[in-house]
Amino acid sequence: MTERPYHHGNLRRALLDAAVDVIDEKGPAALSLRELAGRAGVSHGAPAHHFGDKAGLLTALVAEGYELLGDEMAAAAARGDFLEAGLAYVRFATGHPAHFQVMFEPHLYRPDDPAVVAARARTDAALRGTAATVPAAREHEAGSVAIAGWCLVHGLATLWQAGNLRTMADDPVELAQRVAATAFGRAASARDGAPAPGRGEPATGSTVTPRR
Amino acid sequence: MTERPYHHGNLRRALLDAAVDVIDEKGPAALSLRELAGRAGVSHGAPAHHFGDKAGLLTALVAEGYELLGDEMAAAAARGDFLEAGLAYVRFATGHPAHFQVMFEPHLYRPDDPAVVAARARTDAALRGTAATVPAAREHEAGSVAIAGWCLVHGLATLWQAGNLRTMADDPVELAQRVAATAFGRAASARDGAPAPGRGEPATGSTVTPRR
DNA sequence: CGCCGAACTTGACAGTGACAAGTTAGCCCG
DNA sequence: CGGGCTAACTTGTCACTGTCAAGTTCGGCG
Repeated sequence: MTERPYHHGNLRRALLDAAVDVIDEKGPAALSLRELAGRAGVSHGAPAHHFGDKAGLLTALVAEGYELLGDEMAAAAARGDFLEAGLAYVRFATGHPAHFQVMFEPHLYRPDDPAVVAARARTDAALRGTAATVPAAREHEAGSVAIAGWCLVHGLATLWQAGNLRTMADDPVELAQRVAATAFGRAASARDGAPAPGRGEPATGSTVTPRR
Repeated sequence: MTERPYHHGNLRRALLDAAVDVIDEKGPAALSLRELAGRAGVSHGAPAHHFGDKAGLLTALVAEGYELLGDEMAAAAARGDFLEAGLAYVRFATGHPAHFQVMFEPHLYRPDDPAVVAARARTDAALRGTAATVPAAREHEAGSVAIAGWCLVHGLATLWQAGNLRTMADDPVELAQRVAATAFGRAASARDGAPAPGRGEPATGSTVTPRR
């Protein structure tokens, strides 16, 4: 029975949080500004005041996502480990699936938004910084190592979210460690305890078949 | 001009083609059944007869996508080269961006559809088949090599489509060669006197055209 | 010729994004 | 204390969308 005041107080944040919930449940395509307004307890026109339009709301969400990712990547870069940065990437993707999903669908928001561009540049710098530390960067150019690592963890995170890797492992971060060890060899396995899984895996059925 | 008959004749195909065009232009979120009907010159209710609902249309599109991908992967598998299969994957993703994009957004369609499941299983078999040919499969488990390669090319294709790699190269397939060489090292090149990966000429080359 | 069913049309309804105009209330300045 | 300025939110409306139900056309088979 709490009387809701005319001014919500923190509607902007409430709408972003509600958007994350809805996207987690039903994907970005099913997002509705009116439903967000309803969840926040305000009228259907309220979101427009804070974000302009739907793309504006998603743009804010993406900027927030790049800032969160930049934080985790920067922390990993401070530890100076390229593998650790890649695992942080996977950890972000699985921990913030709604942000991650929208971030890589440029049609849904405005990629040229200043806040988005700035946050993305910061994340990019963290990635490139750690890439230079990997031994293989001597043979190949460091930029190529950064791209390769990015592709690997991004592909893993994306496939995991799409449900194509659920049969391969319980934890995506653990899977990322195995995959990184396979691709980059010992260069990436900083402290891998059990690298050779032997013949335990059945590998008979289809790896991509969703369970029913 | 030409009087359109009451029966379109090939409406199902026309709608799928129109869907590909719209998704290429504006992304899957902006897809409208009514617009597709308009492009095909039929009434707004016609699509429902062939696909049931929007998810049904996208399900058909995804099944078609997995069949196309399966064809290219199988051809690469016949050539027996793991690298070639990965390049075929990238070539498909960039050559059929609409199919590829929808295929990995399960919220948009019905992943349990029998046609989708069957086509996906076929693609998966081709991937696993070629993975066993790579020398590194001796050290690591063959399945792990397949997953690592899949993540790498999938991440590259996804990032390319999102526009995050456009500054790195002109051609995504060429970039894929460089990245594969960096990640898998000499292991990725075919065992026989294959030239240094990343500098060799693109093996097939001509089917990269994204335009129809 | 009759008619049956597939292919398509027509009409309706609820939900959605966007816009315009009105209303409330926090807050600063006098 | 109080007048008013402005951000925050409401209300109403319009075009568009997906989906359903019912009607219409037409090819082909008996």
